[in-house]
Formats: sequence, C-alpha cells, structure tokens
Amino acid sequence: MNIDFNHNFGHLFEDELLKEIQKYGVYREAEEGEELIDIGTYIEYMPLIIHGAIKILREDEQGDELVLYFIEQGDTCAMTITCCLGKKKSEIRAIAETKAQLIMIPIEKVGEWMQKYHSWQSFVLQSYHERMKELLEAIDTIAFLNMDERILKYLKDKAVANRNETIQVTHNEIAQDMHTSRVVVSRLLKALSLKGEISLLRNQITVHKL
Amino acid sequence: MNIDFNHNFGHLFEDELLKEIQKYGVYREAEEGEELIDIGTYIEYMPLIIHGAIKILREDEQGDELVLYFIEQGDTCAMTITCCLGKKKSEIRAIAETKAQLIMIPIEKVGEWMQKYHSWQSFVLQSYHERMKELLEAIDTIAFLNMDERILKYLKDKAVANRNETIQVTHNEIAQDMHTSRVVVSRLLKALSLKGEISLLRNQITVHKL
DNA sequence: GTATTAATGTAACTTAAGTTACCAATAGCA
DNA sequence: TGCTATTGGTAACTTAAGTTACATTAATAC
Repeated sequence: MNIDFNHNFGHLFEDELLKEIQKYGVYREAEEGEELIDIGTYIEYMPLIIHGAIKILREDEQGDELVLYFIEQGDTCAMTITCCLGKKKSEIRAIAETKAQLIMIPIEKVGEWMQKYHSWQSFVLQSYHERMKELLEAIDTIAFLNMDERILKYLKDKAVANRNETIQVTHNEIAQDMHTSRVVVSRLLKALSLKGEISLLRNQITVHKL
Repeated sequence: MNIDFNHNFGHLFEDELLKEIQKYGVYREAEEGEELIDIGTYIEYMPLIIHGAIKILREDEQGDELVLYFIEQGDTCAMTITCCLGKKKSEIRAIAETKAQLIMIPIEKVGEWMQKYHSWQSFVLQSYHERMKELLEAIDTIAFLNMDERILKYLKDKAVANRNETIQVTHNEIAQDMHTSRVVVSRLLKALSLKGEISLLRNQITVHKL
C-alpha cells in the first residue's frame, strides 16, 4: 500500500481494516482542475485523499458557483457517505485543487465496515462532524463577513490547501469561486494589497500572515 | 411509551431497540422559546423530537444571530451526535419554536446502538444527511437569494414548523433571526404584502401559497 | 517584432441593504 | 380613561457591492 496512505490513515485504522482497504480500495490519480464529483450524479465510491487537495463547491439553478471549503490529505468527502449508503445524488461538486491521489472505497464496503470496525465508524462520524463544521464556517463567512474579509479568508484557505503562500490564480477565477464579479475582486484585492495583507502579480497572489 | 413516539419513530426501529429507548430514554418537555442547547456547551443527550418544532441558529462573535433551519417531530439534531460521541462542544444553539416533547438519549447509548442496531445506524446517518442538506440549503439561501426572497422563505419555513399558515411574530424578531435590521424587514414585508405573497397584521403574518 | 488574447485597472453609475431619526398606531395596564 | 411601552411606517441618507464601459498591460502565438 502507498506510503502516503499509511502516513495519513495508517494510525487511524486497525490492521485488519487496513488489509480490507488494500483489497477493495481502488487507487486513483486526478489532475489539477479535474472534476471528481458532479452535482446530481450517483456516487459509487467514497474517496480517501492520500495526497493533494480538493475544492468543494455548490451551484444554484443559474449555474452560479460558490466554493464551500477545501479538503486535504487525510480527509474524506463526508457528503459522499450517505449519498453512497442511501443511493442519493450528490449535493455538491468536487474539483481537484491540486494534483491528487485517492483511494476509492466501494459504497457497499463503507456501510459494512461501519458495523465491523469501530475505528471506521469513528472515522466516518468524525468526518461528518468536520464537514458539518466546515459548512457552518462557510455560513459564518457569507453571513457575517464583508466581501474583502471573505476574499482574504478564501486566499488563505487556498494557500493552505496548496501548501504555498503564493498561489496561481486570476481575479476572474476568484470572482467565480466567490459568486461575485471580477471588478469587485480587483477593487478589493487592491485594497488588501495596500493594507499589506497580500502582494499582487499577474496570475499570482502572495498571502502574508497565513 | 408515548403514542406520538410510536407514530414518529415506531416504524423506523426494531422492537428490541424500541425497548432500549423506552428503558434509557428520558422524556422531556420544553416550552416555546426555551433554550435546549447553547453554543459551547457539552452535550450529554441526543434529543428525538416526538412533538413540536425546534429552531437551530448560529451566532457570531458579536452575538449576532442567524437562524439556520427548523427541525420537526420525527427528527433529531444531528449536530449533537458527534458532539456526543467525540465529547465536543455544541456549534449551534437550539430553541424550542413551539411547545415540544422530546426523548433524550444518553450519549453512551447513541454509539453503542450504532453498532448493535442497523436501523439505528441508518437513522443516525440519514439524520446527518438531512441536516447536511439543510445546511446547504441555508447556504444557498444567504448566498443566492435577495433579502425579500430570504424573508419569504423564512416565513414559509416557520409556518410549516408551526403547522399554521398564520404565525405570531414581530418584524423585530424576524430581523434578529435573519441578521438584518427591523427597518429593512418592515420595508420588504410591505413589498411582499403588496405582491400578495403575505398578509400583515400587528404581531401576525399570514403566508399565502405555502 | 507584431498581432492577438487574457488579465488587470479604473471611472462612473446603479442597486440592495443598512442606518438614523422620528412619528403613528396599538396593546396592556394603572 | 389615560399613560406607557411596544410595534410598525416612512423619509432621507450612507455604504457595500454589483454593473457597464473602456483603457492598459502582459503573455502568447504567429
């Protein structure tokens, strides 16, 4: 089994479960920008991220997007779990933020292991709790913060997900992820750079004080 | 056991589990407006709602509130589940929207039954999924809707929770629940009534086309 | 190098929402 | 009945954010 897998998940699970993951899990790689899950599709696997980061976003009827949060290695996408178990359609879209390596667990195993392995049950419930907290944080952000604070938070989250305080991104991409307009983003980025929070270059932003 | 309990939960659980619930569950009543869970407190019981409705809300550092959603009889508060299992603090506040009757399940039983009873595991995971969907809907609402649409949705949700298309509420209460100001609420309520969506009386709003 | 495209800067304006201030209507109570 | 507190109405203004329009700059293709 992959060395990164053991690094991220090895200590969480008992040996027997690790063997089962090795047996039934399917290894997969994703390129940056690749769509892993689309809204409205049925999910057959639950992904465990062993390397890289994934961007989770929501879309309204008009196709306008809003990034909810980033998930990273050691995480899973909790939204997929009951989608799997209940054969429900996905409520969110998942896009590889960076090149990523995943282990895909077939849905039938997810429920089976919940009863069989206590460590797996804890992991699944813990994942739910983490994702719930992320959603609440997303709500706080859009409900209680101004657009400039939201942009700064987005940049910091993105920098953490990319493990680099300098990120490659255009103003237009930010505008799409935050469900606002490019002009507004440019205006507020300028203000943030004047306040010394960030440095701007074409296609590139460096976040200070991460 | 309470007749409403059997009506709402009886068909979900096997007999043996129902007996355990009867044995370990603690019956509780709550008056309208009573706080059931506060942010930052440790949770010892997971509530099953057998009658009434509960309002779930979020608060920022300044103490500004935002109502996330209402839960009703037959539901539980999924946020409490991992709070229980992981001995975490509550991320939300829960207030009885109406007079309510609850069965409080002690935390140690919640995890135990997850492994023991498949119907309980399904119920808990299903609850998580429902609450996750509610949070996503809350995000859609604040991210994609204008304030007038948000107010109308709030009124409809509240009417459903109260099982009455006429609700007793002041403009100021709405403003607090929606994290806006009373003047804005009055202005938009007037516009909604002119559009024929609602009827206004002092302390009372009737929602048409529920 | 020059043309083309993508990215960014910026002014000027519109709109939704928040704020302040004050008044009127109603309910509840002494 | 009249006083008081709560509730709601509304005008006038401010502010944050969204929009339109166009200019400038940097990257890339040719």
